[in-house]
Amino acid sequence: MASQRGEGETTATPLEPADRERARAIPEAAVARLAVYLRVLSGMADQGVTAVSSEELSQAAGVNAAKLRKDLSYIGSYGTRGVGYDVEVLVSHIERILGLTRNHSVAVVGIGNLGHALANYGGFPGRGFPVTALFDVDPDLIGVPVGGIPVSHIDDITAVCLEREVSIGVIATPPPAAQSVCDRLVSAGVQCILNFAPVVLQVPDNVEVRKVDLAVEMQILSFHVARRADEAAHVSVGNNGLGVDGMVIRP
Amino acid sequence: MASQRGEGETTATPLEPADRERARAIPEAAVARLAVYLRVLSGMADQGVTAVSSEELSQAAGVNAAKLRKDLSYIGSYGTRGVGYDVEVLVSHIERILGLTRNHSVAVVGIGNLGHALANYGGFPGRGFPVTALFDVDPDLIGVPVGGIPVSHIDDITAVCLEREVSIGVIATPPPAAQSVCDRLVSAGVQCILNFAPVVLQVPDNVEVRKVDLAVEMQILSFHVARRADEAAHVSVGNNGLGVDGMVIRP
DNA sequence: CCGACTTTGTGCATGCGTTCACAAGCGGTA
DNA sequence: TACCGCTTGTGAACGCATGCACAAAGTCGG
Repeated sequence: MASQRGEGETTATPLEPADRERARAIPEAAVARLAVYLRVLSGMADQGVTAVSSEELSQAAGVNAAKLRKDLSYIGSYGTRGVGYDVEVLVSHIERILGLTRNHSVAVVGIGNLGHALANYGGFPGRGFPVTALFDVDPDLIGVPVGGIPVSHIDDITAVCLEREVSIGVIATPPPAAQSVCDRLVSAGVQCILNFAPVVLQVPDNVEVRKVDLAVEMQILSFHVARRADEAAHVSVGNNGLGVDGMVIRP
Repeated sequence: MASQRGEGETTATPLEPADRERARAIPEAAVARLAVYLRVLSGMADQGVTAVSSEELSQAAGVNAAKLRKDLSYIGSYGTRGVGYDVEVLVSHIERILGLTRNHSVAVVGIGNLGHALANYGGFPGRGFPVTALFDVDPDLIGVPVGGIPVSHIDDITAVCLEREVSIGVIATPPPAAQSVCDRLVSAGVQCILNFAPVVLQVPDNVEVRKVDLAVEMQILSFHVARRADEAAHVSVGNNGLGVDGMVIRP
């Protein structure tokens, strides 16, 4: 990856003007898929695969081949017609577009069950996201190392975040604390937040929030269960008047 | 799946024919938002609020008011013009559409850090999703109760899932095990899967999978960090020739 | 060197989701 | 009862994303 342009290059790779325009134009949905392609490609590279066609890659990523090619075209033309894509080349270009050539220091707030799990994830999946700070309010936790990092008190959040240049904050607190934690992160200069608390966060425009909401996910699945069950019931009604699990459906 | 529950139904509410057609037509994106509205409404109900306008609710849920009204219109017309919506009425209708009047037994596979966190979540956020089975391969874990449920061996997955009428399977295993676990869940009749493993699962058409992918979420945030930083650099170039963190940008 | 075959990259059409804007409907008031 | 102000519900326009289908461009065999 990466790219030693200039002289004192460390981690960050500046984008060429052409890339910059492209990055602006990439649809959000495509960005999410690029991350998936990247993982699949990394797996392939580990197994010694050097070239791949859009057809193969799309199957492995679980998407339409045309969609995959369009997604890749957003970041440039790095394939060879008649052949396919070079795995390494693709990996490095996706990493560059996703900003993975730069390190993103992560802070986890709320060291409960979930916070523990996150802190122990070990440098976070797909490295490049070192967890450098942990916060909680529980006095018994302060100073205790979790996953190698000692827990700081939440009141120190601003100082610690600034000092360790935290660029991504992860909220894993109970719901009532989430908004207040969020506000503190924002005032500490954190502009990207991953929220696990089942709360709709209010943030200024310049802050990006993504939420992972278990309750919502479960309820979406529940919706599909219900829909399926109901369709089945609808079909079976007229046969025996009974739904899928013996439930009586009114005529 | 499923089956033999007797006659006198306990929890499930069958949908009226009109509702059934509606349920089919609700866009996936709207379903996700309905779950959010439900949570906000529940919170309001707990605080004694009995009526709410689309404007208030949409603000609390962080969406456009028009979108909220359209989302609600998918499930029927339960508002009063000139007044707003009755909180309780709305709650019960959303619950019905999302299938929350029925209980969804949940199985968690992979009792590592994340699995522990999930099992201890305590009946899962927004009750209605009792965790009734836990699975792992580690002999030291088998039989040990986590969050009140003893861990079963993964080889017993089919029998246990059938017996406990599991309708939602949660995969929290290491990546290499995920597909195999998924296959076993499917053959045990589980039709809805929530996947935390960073793997693209291959499933038959009749199975619904939702994935929660931390790496992808982080990378999407990373993309935004990079885009922001790059825009900032682009602006500052021409001023002092330096990017955001003192990085040299070529002229 | 040429022609056949393969696979990319993309213009275009289609469909879905979001947003706007307004008529319809309801409660309150005189 | 008739009017007025407020809020819902929704038709219609718009914009984004997906999928199709094909020309462009490359490789490989002869």
